[in-house]
Amino acid sequence: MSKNTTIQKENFSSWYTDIVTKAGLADYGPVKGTMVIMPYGFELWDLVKNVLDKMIKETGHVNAYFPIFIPKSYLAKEAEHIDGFAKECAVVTHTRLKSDHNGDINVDPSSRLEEEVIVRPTSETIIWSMYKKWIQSYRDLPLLINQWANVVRWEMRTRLFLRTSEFLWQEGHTAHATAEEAEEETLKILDLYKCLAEDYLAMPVLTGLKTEAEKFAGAKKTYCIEAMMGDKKALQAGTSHNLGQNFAKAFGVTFQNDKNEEELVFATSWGVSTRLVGAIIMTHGDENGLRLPPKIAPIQVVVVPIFKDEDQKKAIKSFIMNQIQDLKNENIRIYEDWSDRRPGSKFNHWELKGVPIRIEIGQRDILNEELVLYRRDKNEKSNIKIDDFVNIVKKTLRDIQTNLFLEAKNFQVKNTHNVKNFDEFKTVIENEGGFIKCGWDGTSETESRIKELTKATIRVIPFEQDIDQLKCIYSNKKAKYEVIFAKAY
RNA sequence: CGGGGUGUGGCGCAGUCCGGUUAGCGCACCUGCUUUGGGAGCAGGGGGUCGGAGGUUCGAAUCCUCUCACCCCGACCA
Repeated sequence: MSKNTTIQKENFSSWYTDIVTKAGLADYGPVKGTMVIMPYGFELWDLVKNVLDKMIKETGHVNAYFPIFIPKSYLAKEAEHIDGFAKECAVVTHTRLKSDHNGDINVDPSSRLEEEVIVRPTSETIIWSMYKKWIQSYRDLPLLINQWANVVRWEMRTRLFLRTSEFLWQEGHTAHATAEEAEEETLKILDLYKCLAEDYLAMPVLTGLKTEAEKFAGAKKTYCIEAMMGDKKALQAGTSHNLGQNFAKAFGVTFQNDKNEEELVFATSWGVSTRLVGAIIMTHGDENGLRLPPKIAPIQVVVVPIFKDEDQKKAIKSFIMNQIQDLKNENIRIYEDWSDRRPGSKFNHWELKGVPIRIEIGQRDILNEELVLYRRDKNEKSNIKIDDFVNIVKKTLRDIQTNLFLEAKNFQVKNTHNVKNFDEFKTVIENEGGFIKCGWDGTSETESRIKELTKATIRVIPFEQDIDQLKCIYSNKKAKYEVIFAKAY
């Protein structure tokens, strides 16, 4: 247990904030709702980013960069889109400051912009305004572009990584000649996201469709990956949208097909954000702090030498030197902590930071030709022979990766409930939390009524559907879908 | 925007009701010595004008007025 850190079981959200700041992932910025991503947190994001960037490129996409400033009028071109984002836009109205006689700095009224500019909350509009220029013929399609960028959504209530006024993400925007192709793209990306979440972040996700109420503003369909956090609440961890021809219509993006006919382009967009860092923390963290999956841990192995004087320090160095080099040659991210703090303090420090493996070496171990290996996922120590060091470390890193996933998966399964009726639904949501899998009649009335009564929302309509005998949990009518309800972040 | 709360060294707090020595404590920080296999001990040391403005008073962190900021709960959301 880290000193002065909130107990996870007692207050999950306060535990979360404690861990984020104490582990050196992020800090609050001076403007409400902003955050500074600190070096350790940024390295973590960078590793996630690199994995996904590679996947995106391997599937034929290329990166580009579009401006952060968008003409206000662009946002209004797609009706649903503006409805969804109008309430949270930062707007640039002036371009100059000036200081008065008292030395106060004020906006210079004479610098008012004729056409105000908004700071992008997402880039569909500016990108489609450009696509109009770039797309003429079916030979220009598909157009598969991704960008890594910051976006701004002026949120009322913010939390580090999970919801901040400005955040980092990737947003893909593709243009296709046919509806089928766009749908295929949307699902392909969803699959990448699932792979990223499960194989790298060790975070099991449910995949499927969002309801009309939950889908992206301006999309025809929104698919998502949805995960369960340590407090059993749901977190939307990534979305992939089939935009149909909505944006092509709004921006007049047409192409000539091979029969010389003019057609509207089909679009997709998709994104994951720094929210994933929050997801990692809340999926795996325990009372001692973070537990990072090895594949994306900034430090995979930390070496803590235990010495009384300079001679012992030297002895440890020469004892372990070659092995450390071997691990570095294998591209394992290793850090040696030679600072003069006491060992116990270092143990706690690196546990808080979630480093998957810690190696302890003292005189005792040198004599026995051994090392102590501690694995963060199970909080267990074992003695290993120095000769086996490299192999065991590599194997243990793989084990930890697998084990973290399985632990999270078991947790998700164990906390996914079936309920017989709406009374039981309410009881479970209120007392136990977690996911509820049940029938829904498909009406937005039922959906919003359940939300009012329980605060639970439909997180996802899973791909696998079994509705033969299924009744709607609320209306008791024949179910149209089997869905997952939960309280969400 | 509605309800609740908090502003005192870097962080966490006490002191405020009932005004009165030099504003105190824990953590962190610095120096030295002893320590080092689960958050070390001792000694010494640096750092705050009490969110801001105005007022009452011989005297204000404390009382009064105004103001600002932030946090929590609700409506909105990746």
